[in-house]
Amino acid sequence: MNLRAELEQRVSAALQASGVDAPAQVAPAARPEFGDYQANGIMGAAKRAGMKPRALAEAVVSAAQLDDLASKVEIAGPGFINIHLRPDYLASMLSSEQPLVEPTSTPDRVVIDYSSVNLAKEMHVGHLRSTIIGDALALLLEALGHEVIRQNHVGDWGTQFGMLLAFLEEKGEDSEQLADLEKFYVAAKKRFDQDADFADRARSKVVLLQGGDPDSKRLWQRFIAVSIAHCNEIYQRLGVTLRDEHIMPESAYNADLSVVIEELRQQGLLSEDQGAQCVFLDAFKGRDDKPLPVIVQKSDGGYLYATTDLAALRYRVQKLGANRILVVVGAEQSLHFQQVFAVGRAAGYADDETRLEHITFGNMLGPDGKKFSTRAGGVMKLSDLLDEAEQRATGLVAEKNPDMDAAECREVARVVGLGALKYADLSKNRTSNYVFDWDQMLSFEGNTAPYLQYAYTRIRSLLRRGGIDPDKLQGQPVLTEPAEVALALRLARLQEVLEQAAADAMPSHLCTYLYELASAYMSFYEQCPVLSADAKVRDSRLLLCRRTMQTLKQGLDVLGIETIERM
RNA sequence: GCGCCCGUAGCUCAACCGGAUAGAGCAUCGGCCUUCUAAGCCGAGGGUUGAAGGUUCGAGUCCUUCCGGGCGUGCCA
Repeated sequence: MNLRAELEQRVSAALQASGVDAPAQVAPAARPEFGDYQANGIMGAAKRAGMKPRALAEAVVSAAQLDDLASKVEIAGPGFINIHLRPDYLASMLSSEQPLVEPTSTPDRVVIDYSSVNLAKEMHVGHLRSTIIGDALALLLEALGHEVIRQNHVGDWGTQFGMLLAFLEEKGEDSEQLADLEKFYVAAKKRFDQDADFADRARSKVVLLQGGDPDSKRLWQRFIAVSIAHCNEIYQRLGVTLRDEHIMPESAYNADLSVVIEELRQQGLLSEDQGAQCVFLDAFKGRDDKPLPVIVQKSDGGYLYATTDLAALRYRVQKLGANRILVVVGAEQSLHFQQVFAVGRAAGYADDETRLEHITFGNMLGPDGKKFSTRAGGVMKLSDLLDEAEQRATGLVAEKNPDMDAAECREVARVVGLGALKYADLSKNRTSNYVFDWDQMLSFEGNTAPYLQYAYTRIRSLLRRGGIDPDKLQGQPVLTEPAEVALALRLARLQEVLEQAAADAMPSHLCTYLYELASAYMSFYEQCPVLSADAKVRDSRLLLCRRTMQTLKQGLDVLGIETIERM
């Protein structure tokens, strides 16, 4: 159950009963002495209604039906309403009968466009955030019962492929150099820059390819296949759920591009400017307040990525039936997507009910605060980054567990290393840049994946030690100790946090919650002995342990982070 | 030039349509292992939220100006 939504609904109803139609604005209490939740909406509502805030608060408190879940409802300060929940109510929410997560009653069909790598090159650190954040959002929305359609909008078309094909032709299409796409690209680029004949061949190759020349197309498909195989390797290592069937390449829209142009023309949105086909919208002004065009067709007749993205938008709404579209792409392209969405709406590709969201994120920065790069200053390959995560984690795990056998040590290090890497990214507010710091993310202290994974293993260990089968535990806990109540409150909030994170497309909300939960469990663990307690207390605490275990697992699952039995 | 994002403790980050005394972790200092994993727990110090105005019962949050940083800005993606 979404506890906050329930309280919001009830207090808002009380406001209405008091003659004011306003949201209760229920939020978690700012301080423990304010209870568990507080309603902040009274002051504003009283102001608008010309009433005294305290008087309205009193009316609301007496009208509110909260007896079943609140032990105390009090007015504080200028007109806050503080709600103290009943421990037995919290306990009932954690009964073995209660599901961890309830599916939404109003499922969306959500298209999530993420990862979207350029197949001309090997995946590098720049692809990490889109891939990880997008996948977490997909898992999150699915966990809440929404229908998710993953779309990997890979770049497989465009001028650079001419260069690569010309180079591939030269090297022989089975060239073992394809094993390292990054080197292959760099070598081709070097050739392109240094040899004018080669550059001409590359350019004509693009024309041939786009004209449908069979040889060029075969070569192109060969290259694409190798590149996709590289991506799949990375996805598999990352534990990302993208598969071949989610790939919807730019080239798939080729046939739609002229249709989009024609439809824009029919809608009267198109105007020619300096030979290019443009859409001018009032919302976009450029220099000197002049209208800023969205160019959808170049003067030479070629199409641009705005055209492809419009075709993609059209496809996602018309063919895939999406009512919410999340495009997980870096913040630099903010203007581009504002334009695509605005033109798309103007063209009728998306109506007002269809949510179009550019899920922006900032850059990964190195410890120096500058753009993340290798020691040599180049772009770091994603595979190298993953290697380093595992390698660093292996050192730490071996150090902490000298007795662990090599195979388990390796597995623990893999789970911890990758978890740390993903969590470091997901736990930050995605909209700003963040400083990438190995020591911080692997420090095993603070808001990190290892801390959460450790909390989980502690529970597993406790259950093992007690010979407890968690599946057999029944009933609901009895909350008496403060640490038990604090833990229970956290546990009871899973649903509201998931829903909030999904609505905002912010995995970091879930991370913050999981950290607070793990922290509450650690305190509970220190203060409340479980296995040695009397039978009734022990059973109650075991239920809390199990619920915590399940909640941590569920939360980490949604983030795409694995758990282990011991570490 | 114009537009968007950002500026919070020494460092890395929080702060849910504007809500009460701005919170965590790291680092620093001090406690806690004969008891379920000390990769842990408990406590202390640390702030003019870049600056100055404004709006209001109330501003880190909204508005204006300025400073500093990042990213964009008609035919790359």
